Amino acid sequence: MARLRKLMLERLMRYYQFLAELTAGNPVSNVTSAQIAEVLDVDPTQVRKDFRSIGLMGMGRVGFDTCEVCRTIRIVLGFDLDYEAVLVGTGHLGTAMLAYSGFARYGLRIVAAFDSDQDKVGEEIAGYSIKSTMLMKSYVETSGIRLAVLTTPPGASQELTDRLVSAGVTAIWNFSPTRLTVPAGVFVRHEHISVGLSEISHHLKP
Amino acid sequence: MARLRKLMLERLMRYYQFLAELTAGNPVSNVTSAQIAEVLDVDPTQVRKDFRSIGLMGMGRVGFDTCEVCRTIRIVLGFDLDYEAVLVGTGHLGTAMLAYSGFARYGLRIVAAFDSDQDKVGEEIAGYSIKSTMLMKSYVETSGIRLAVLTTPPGASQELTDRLVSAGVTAIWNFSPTRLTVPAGVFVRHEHISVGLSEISHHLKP
DNA sequence: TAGATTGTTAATCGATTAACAATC
DNA sequence: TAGATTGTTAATCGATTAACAATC
Repeated sequence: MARLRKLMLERLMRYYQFLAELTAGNPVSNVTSAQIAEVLDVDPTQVRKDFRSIGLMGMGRVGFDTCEVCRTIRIVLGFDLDYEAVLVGTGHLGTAMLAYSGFARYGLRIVAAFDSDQDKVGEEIAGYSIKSTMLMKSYVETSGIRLAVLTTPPGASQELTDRLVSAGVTAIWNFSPTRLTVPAGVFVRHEHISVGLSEISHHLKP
Repeated sequence: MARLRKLMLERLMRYYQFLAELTAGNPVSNVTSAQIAEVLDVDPTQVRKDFRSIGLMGMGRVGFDTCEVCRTIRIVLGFDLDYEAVLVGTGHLGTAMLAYSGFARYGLRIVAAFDSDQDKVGEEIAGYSIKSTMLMKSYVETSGIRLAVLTTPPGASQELTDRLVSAGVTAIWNFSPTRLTVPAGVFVRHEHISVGLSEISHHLKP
């Protein structure tokens, strides 16, 4: 599968969410590119092109088979697979993420939570017994985990990242407000709320 | 100031963050477009164009005045102004946001926290005494708040949004996993983690 | 001065939109 | 069949990159 562009991944995700909403109450067998385009404020041609590029075929006068679209997007985005992840940093945000049950439907499963604060070790949050980051490396190595969710304070992020990478992690979902340096081959997705903030701030400006 | 494109806002934010990092330890008086471009993985011409478009002038052989760049970006993005916001929904995520001290440097100040759960009302979180959402409308109206941070469970989001909008809110920072319908003129920034998730998921796919 | 860096114009690239014959 | 909707090609639009004279 060629090089799916970032923008398209985002659109696929939006299509998927919309279809999930659409079929939530009553099952809907078909959906047209125009319907999707209208709600998501994109061009109908765009929708058809995106669908075509992941192998979906529509039917003249009918549109697309809703289930088939959902199923295909799930496969392309990898939601049908099960990804195990460790979470590092059990502050407020880390706690929020441990308690959030919505990841499961995207195939993400947090299997362990770590913290450097020895006072927190052993505590229980949302069913997770917090482990010491001293045990992190061996845990990741043994269980072959490749994904880490980073919800640590800025100061600690880089060092923990280094340890995670050396233990075999190849993808980091970074929620700490810090730029991370990683070796080639390791993927970092940095969620900086500041991007949203800049839009809002700019919008509110008199 | 014309119509700054979303992409550029994002880049301005990244420039700003980088410069903040750069000058954190030791003050650096000048910075070149090439330096910024290298670290942020964009084209140097892009940097110069962006700077030019917000009125920044560089100097041949020297580059740009670091302080001036920071100051100008702050003004363009509106960080120098003070925005008051209410937070609605004091679950784990809401709590994390109330406790987060990083918003202040972007000019955002959360002045009150609301929850619909009467058992929570009166509780204290990070110095905020939780108020009932029944008092929300009058509070927003009286204090002239225009921004709301929404960290509510999916089911409640739309109704609370309607109430916020009717009270005069014109911008909503939506962290609930729900699409919101708002009248024209109201700005919604929807932070769907699912976008990041789709990238990570796609990346980890075998 | 010589050389690095800017500002700006032109060229390229890619993404979005329009048009329309083919299809169910 | 008639009409709505697709798939695909062509046209447009905008963003990124390259080139280079002007500048400090």
